[in-house]
Amino acid sequence: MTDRPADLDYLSFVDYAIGKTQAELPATDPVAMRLGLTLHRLAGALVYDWESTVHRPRGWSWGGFRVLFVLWLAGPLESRHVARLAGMSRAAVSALVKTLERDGLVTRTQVPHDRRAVQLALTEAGHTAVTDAYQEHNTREQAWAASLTPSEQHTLIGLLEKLTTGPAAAAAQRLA
Amino acid sequence: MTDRPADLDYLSFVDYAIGKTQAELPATDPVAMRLGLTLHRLAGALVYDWESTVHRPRGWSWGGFRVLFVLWLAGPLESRHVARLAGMSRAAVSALVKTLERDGLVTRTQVPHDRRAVQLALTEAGHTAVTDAYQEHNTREQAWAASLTPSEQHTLIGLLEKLTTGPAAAAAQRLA
DNA sequence: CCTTGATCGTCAAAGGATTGACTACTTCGG
DNA sequence: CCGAAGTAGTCAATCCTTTGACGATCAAGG
Repeated sequence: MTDRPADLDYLSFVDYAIGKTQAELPATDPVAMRLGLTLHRLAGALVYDWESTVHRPRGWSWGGFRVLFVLWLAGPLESRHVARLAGMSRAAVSALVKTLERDGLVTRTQVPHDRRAVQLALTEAGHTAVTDAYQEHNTREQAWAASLTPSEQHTLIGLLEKLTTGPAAAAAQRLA
Repeated sequence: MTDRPADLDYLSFVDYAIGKTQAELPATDPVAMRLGLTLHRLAGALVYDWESTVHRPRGWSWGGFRVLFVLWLAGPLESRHVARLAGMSRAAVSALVKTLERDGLVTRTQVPHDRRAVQLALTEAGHTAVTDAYQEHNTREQAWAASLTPSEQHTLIGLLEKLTTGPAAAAAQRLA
């Protein structure tokens, strides 16, 4: 607590914030607070790293990559399924696909038995591009994961999945 | 792998995606891949929960709350320090504060020895509002954390902080 | 002193993403 | 067979945030 607030960096800010909150709002749970702050911060740093080193240089937005990634792995899909799996709105998919189609990475075709639906699929060029991009994306993921031992990595994944499948997550169904 | 892609939900998509990627790109690290996917997904669900249950109902954006939160805990601060601690650009702080000042939650004053700088501080109303909001925000954090035992919570925080302070994080210094 | 370089906050432009409305289509009950 | 209700994708409007540029200001060296 000897730091003046202006001198704090983000990590010491978390400690400082938890201390002050305990003093002012004793009803808060400092462990849950630290969990929320740290998790949010780490995820932001991860996405920023992916976006700035892998995807922006290829002219893709983070959302654009997510669409390509889902189509790459889950094969040709109707637009609404892409939205669900990528965690975005149907309107966002619609807008992103407009660009991806113009760039020759994705095709839009009619589905046989439902004239409302649109089937999205990667083109050959799209497949090649996303394969190459994910290769590099995963290299960055490995660089992050390397801070932990294999055993720690396993433990961390287990805990994150436990949170993801817990009751709080079920109550907050994001864009589903 | 018996599921057809269209039937996948997000969790089974992760399993499916990892299996397919291993087949197509053997050089990928499946553990790092699962870590990245799960961490990103969980953080998105968390922020969505906070924003939709606590902050949007109060008329605040997620960014607006982050500015108030930093000012609440780190006292009066110059604009650039708020940007750094809240993890956003100086321009974003400038824009958000315009609204917060109009709503009577934040004041902008000159700092004595530097006529360029602007000191930001919470008003009485701002202090009350953010205290009340964070109370509820932390209640949501507690609901999430309750999926884990205290020991698991401690372990998870330790692993997240290890990632946050590791070399990969140092290389990707987000917005400053 | 004064000039060069850096820093502060703001603005304009651009891109992303959400919500809500709308049209087209499908489905289901009577 | 028909009408009501629900669903798919798109568009318009709105908001948020980043980048790059700018004028104002500060700091340091000659």
